[in-house]
Amino acid sequence: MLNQSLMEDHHQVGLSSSQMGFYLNSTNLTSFSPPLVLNHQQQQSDDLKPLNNFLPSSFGLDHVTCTLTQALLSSTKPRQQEDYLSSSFTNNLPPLFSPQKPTPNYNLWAAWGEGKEYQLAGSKRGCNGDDPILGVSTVKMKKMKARRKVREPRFCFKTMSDIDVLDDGYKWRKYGQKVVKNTLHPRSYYRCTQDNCRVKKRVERLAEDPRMVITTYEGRHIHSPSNDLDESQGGQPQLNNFFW
DNA sequence: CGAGTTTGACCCGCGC
DNA sequence: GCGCGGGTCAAACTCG
Repeated sequence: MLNQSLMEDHHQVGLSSSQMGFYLNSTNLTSFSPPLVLNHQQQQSDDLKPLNNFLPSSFGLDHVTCTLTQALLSSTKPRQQEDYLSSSFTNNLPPLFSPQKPTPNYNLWAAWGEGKEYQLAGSKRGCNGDDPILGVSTVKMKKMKARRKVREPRFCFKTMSDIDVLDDGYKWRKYGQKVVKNTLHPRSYYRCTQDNCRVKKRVERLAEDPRMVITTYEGRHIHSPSNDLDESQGGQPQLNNFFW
């Protein structure tokens, strides 16, 4: 079920594959330079070519129409907005949601963040012993800094749903919640519970339209989904090759 | 009792 | 250099 008003605001997209998310990979995610603003009038122009860098030919780019998702971008800082290219599409079945459970209305949006590597600035404090001011151990400090070294590629969905946490087949553990400025709804932070899997996701509701849930995935799973979706689905073993 | 959630404190990046 | 805001940690808490 699509929200008609939203579909009028944005340009509908027809895709040839229902497995959009699974086709993307981190290498391709870094192959374009945002910002890139597209609309239906530009779909035949050169502006659309960068999409070919990371969308498989099976998508049938002739039918792809892109638009900048203003609502999504307005929820991030200006600098972060440049990291996003968003693509709107509708389809029979969103790729990351289980058909076994009540799924949200299929009004789905996707955005790809550019993968960037951030080098750490030099330490502001001494390297020996505990922090003299805060009493935080050096080990802890190093640990906290190390986690910020690399920003994984991000993959962002916007869905219309009453449910905050959508079932994507993986098991998540909540590790934080934060009230974001100028929004009524808090942002929740989740981490994949699988050992050695560093994938994270952020879930928040759109300030302009609380019916919309923005789910941002960061990183790539190094394992297959943890629930029994694969077994029950049958016929889709190839999905295990795409650990989004 | 173990797994998951909540929540306040803390750190870092960034803009001014 | 300073302050703000986002992201993460970890102790306390809850739940099955």
